[in-house]
Amino acid sequence: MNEEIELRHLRYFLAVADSLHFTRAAQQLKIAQPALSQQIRRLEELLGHALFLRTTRGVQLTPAGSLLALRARTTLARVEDDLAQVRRVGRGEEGTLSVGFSGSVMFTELPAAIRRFRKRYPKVELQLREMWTSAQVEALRDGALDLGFLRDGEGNEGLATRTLLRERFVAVLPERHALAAKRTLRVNDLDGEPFILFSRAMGPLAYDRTIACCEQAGFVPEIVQYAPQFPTLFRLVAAGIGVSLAPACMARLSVPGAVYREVRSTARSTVDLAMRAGFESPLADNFVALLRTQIGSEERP
Amino acid sequence: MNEEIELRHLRYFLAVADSLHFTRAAQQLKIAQPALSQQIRRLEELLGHALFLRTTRGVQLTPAGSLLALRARTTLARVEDDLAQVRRVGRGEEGTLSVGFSGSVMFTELPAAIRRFRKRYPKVELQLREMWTSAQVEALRDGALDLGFLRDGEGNEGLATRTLLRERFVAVLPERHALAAKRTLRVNDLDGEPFILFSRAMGPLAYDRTIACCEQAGFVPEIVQYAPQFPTLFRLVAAGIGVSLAPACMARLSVPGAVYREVRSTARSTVDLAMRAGFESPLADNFVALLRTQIGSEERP
DNA sequence: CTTCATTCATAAGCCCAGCATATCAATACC
DNA sequence: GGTATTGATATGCTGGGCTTATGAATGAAG
Repeated sequence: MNEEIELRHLRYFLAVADSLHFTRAAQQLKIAQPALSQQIRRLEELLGHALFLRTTRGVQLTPAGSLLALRARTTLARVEDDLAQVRRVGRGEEGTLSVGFSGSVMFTELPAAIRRFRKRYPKVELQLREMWTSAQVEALRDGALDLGFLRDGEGNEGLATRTLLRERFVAVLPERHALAAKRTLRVNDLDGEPFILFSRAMGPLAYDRTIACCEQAGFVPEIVQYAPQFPTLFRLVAAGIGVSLAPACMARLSVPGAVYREVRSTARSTVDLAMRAGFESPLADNFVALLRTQIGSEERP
Repeated sequence: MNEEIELRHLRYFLAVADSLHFTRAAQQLKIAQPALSQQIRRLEELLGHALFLRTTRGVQLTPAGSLLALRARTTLARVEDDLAQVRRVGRGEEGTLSVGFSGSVMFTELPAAIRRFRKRYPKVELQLREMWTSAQVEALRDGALDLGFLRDGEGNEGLATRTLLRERFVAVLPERHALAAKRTLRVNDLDGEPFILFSRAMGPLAYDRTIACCEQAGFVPEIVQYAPQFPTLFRLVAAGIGVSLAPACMARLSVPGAVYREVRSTARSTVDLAMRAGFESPLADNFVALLRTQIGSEERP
């Protein structure tokens, strides 16, 4: 004999407590009256106390029954609320989404996409964390991040990536530099110039692609300085320490003393959306689905 | 197919969520593993979302599952607490007890009994309400009172009464009254004196017994004034408006200008405990049981 | 008072939800 | 590649919960 209380007992009890009438309560519950009496009796045995005072003409609640009616009502309501919330989380309409991004991605359409996501899913808490690409890869792998917007993040083992944007490179020059006079450069114009780049450890593929851009043009850049972020890097360029190559979107960041010039090259930098492979989060799925309609068509070949 | 969630589902779910292991959870629940898998699957179908991510090597919670684990834990704990509280109310250890009393009863041992009851059942809220006997009878009948301490409340239809105290009468006299010189009176000493009494509507039996006390002594008292309560009545006596008879306990109330004198009479006034007949309240039962040990032996013949 | 209606309890049997047993499939580990 | 582990699937059984039928008690009506 199962001694545990079940929600069924509470539902049945409340039906009787509401109507104070076994027969009507049974009809409402769509069961036969004896079945209802049986379950109420079981509940009373389980509690060790009577919940109703039966007269052959109707029933009424005992003090214990009155209290249980109060409590049972809130319990059932709470359970329903809980299930509804679990379903919302299941649908990805509620919860917490950890999103990492490389700093440069904030100069693309991502901020607008985030705004739309927040509007569509107001109950989702977005935790935005700026991280280097390689740090995001690690965080995605151990589950600290749900989603990452990586600068050149393709081809990482264990991550499912999708390329969102494909950008040209621009040359970053001191405004007094001789090459700044030209509107458009060839990459090999930069041959022999001192280069400032971010560290390879922050994003190997981004680094390699920048180098490859130069190598395509027939030279290997001489790197004289490393910088942790593009804004810092651009300030160093403005100070005349060297030149650089950066994804085109970064041209939106105006730094006094630094200018951007288009370069003719087939080399491209990408922004890639990454999530843990085989690890489905409805929240992340919803974010990705929204991005697909917003940014998907904005790839620049 | 029953589509309703039951506490069993939550219990099973939590077992798996705790151990993240179906087989071990099943052992802990003392059921077979397939039965557990079946119930979890049912719960997931009911929610429309997965709660666990199954790998052939262990399981882990989805975001929805994590949330449900939180909620289910509090739900089960709450239900247990609720049942415990209902049991306490069932045992009469908790709840609200409405106790009515005639004013004169507060001059007996009742206050001491109330103090003991409060100490023994600290979670019981005692609502004490001073009411005339007849008002108590009405309130008891319609359930507004759980228990009543009635002055001469025997023999009321629909109420179960038990006599707690049986008291002599005392004469109440102005201190300058000639009879005040005697230590003890005969009732018929009061023959011809103007009487002050409470209204018969407040307590018919108390009234009748007072009158009967006089009639036993061979006269019918001439009532010149009615008073709603004993303290008021005694003040009127002190003012020289008349004399009165009162239950002996009221002698504890000292009113300047009024004195009490024993009377030789077999007439008695009673304090009766009353509750609705056939209406068992564990709270009231506990109160009565406590009184039985405290006051039961204090009857004055 | 008798009769009828109402209402909850009891009795008896049925049926399916939940369970157990047996087995399979997939993966980690040596 | 073999073995162990773990959850899923298949199949049949069993008891708890249900239904139907009936009883008992009480109030209402005439």
